[in-house]
Amino acid sequence: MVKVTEKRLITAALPYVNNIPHLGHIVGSHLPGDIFARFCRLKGYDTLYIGGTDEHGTPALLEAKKQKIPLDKFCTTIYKEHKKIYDWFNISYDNFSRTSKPIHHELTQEFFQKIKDNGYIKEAKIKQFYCEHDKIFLPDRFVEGTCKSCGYEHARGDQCEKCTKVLDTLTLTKAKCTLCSNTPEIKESNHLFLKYDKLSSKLETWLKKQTHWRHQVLNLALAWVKEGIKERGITRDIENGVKVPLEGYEDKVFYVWFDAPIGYISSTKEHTKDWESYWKEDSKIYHFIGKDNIPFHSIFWPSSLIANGDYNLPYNVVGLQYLNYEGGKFSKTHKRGVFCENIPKTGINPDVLRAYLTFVIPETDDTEFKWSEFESRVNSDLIGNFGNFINRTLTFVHSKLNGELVQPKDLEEYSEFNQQVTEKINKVEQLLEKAELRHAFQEILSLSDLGNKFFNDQEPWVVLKQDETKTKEILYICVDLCRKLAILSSPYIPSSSEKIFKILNLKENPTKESIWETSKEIKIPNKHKINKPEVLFEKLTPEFIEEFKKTVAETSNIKDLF
RNA sequence: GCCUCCGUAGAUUAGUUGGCUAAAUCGUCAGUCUCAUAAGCUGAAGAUCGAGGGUUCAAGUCCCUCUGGAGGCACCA
Repeated sequence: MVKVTEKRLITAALPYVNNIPHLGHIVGSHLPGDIFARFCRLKGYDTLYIGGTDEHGTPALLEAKKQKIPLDKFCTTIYKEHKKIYDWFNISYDNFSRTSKPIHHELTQEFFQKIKDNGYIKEAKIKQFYCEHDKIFLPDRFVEGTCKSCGYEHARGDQCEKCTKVLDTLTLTKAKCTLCSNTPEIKESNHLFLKYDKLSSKLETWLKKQTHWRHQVLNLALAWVKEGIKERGITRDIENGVKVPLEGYEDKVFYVWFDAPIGYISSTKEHTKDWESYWKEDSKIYHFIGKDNIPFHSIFWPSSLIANGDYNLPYNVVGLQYLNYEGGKFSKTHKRGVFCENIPKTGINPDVLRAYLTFVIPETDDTEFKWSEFESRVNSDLIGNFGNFINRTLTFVHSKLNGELVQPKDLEEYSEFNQQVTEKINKVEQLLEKAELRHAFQEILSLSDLGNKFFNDQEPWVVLKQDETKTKEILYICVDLCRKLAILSSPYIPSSSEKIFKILNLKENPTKESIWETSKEIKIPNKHKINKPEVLFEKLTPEFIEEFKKTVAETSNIKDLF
């Protein structure tokens, strides 16, 4: 019988190119996606982790104009900045693409054509403000005017912040373009709409089956469906985007939110010839996204997919909340936060940051980055507990036992301990399968806690005085736990995990596919000899944190990049 | 204005379909070992589970009101 490996396609939200990521962006999709993808590879699933930049839409266009730079050059520079940051964090994207690539444009057009052939597209005229001076149709938030109901003069777009009334932008009087302050005119043009009304019952049926999603995500999606989803425009009158392959639409492009998620597919297609097996055959698709993206990934994207009919729907939409900063929001203008582009300069070990960020992955609620917590979590949990267990074990073996181990003749003697370890490992696995990454990491740390207790109870430093072989047996058990810990923790702290394997003098790579199962066995060979240990993580001193804080509060303005 | 989610020890969180003295980690305090990055181990203090009311033999867990926070209310990325 041929064993069929389960396929898993994992995606992180496509970052938009009008800013440089801060820690909130990392912890809100790239890192959790990465941890999950790395775990899936270890488990032996046929895994792909896909991402890329979203380069379409009005904001990027305007930003490029403002900087007086050609759009493609602008996007390329920002793309490179993003890529550099994700690489530094060791985000293991199998492919990190761009929605500006031809492969994406072609695929989007094909994708659309199929939806049209299936009868889910209709055409209608809509009225919009057009700015003669800037030569663009203005999205609502670029229009300011007087609110009809309360007379507030600076009402923006579709909602008046004074009387909080939702309003039709076109009812604003004394409308002004927020870019140039000129008065825009109302123009009418044709647009394409996806017939959501026709799709919503199918969508609802599908959503109701997704009981394994987080409640917040599912409830939000169902609330939208309940309110009734109307037709939604999928085209725009701007120049930055995928051209609409239809007569009369030569000057229009697809709305960014229509083409962006198709970027997940095109990025897969760019990466492998076998792309269709991840999208059309038996596979599980996971989208890791921030909460602002939930409606798009749970409503509009699945609707597009249903309308198209060729592709799998997401298996899970993992919606994450936000990371705040010391009691407030991240703010570039107030220099409040941790911005990514200068982090490499601080010399911090990426794994240390990954580990702390894992503690604050906003899985169920908004969380907070706090400097005091950063220090104590790293120093006591990661280093004092986890790092120290590895270090005390390896140092002991190296300096007191000449690096040598002896497999216990009678493993029964340690069966109680080994059983506890195995239970923990199974628990970690269950949590990771559910993408409960933060909880799983805590269990991994409690496993090193178990190791520390074992070490203490066995008192190898006392045993050594009478029985060297017995000591080598005790340490054999400890070293094997180090090996297990390296495997389990490798999704979180991949470089450190590899370092542990090197010191353990093991040939395999703990980030290797299918190695997970070996964490459940006792695997160190008899008479194995380990290498000279070195410290995995440096402790964080108050001085280092002060310096770090200063460096990462700085973030360049987009214009400084050109 | 309407709707959804959240509010558990100083901090961060666990708490399955309501059921025994509400768990854990960090921090604090005390004791202790010494192989280890002054790390480890043991123990203690610390929560009327946001406030009030209700249903029930029994509620952190269900219902209502209030309060504080997060988000949605569609062409906004």
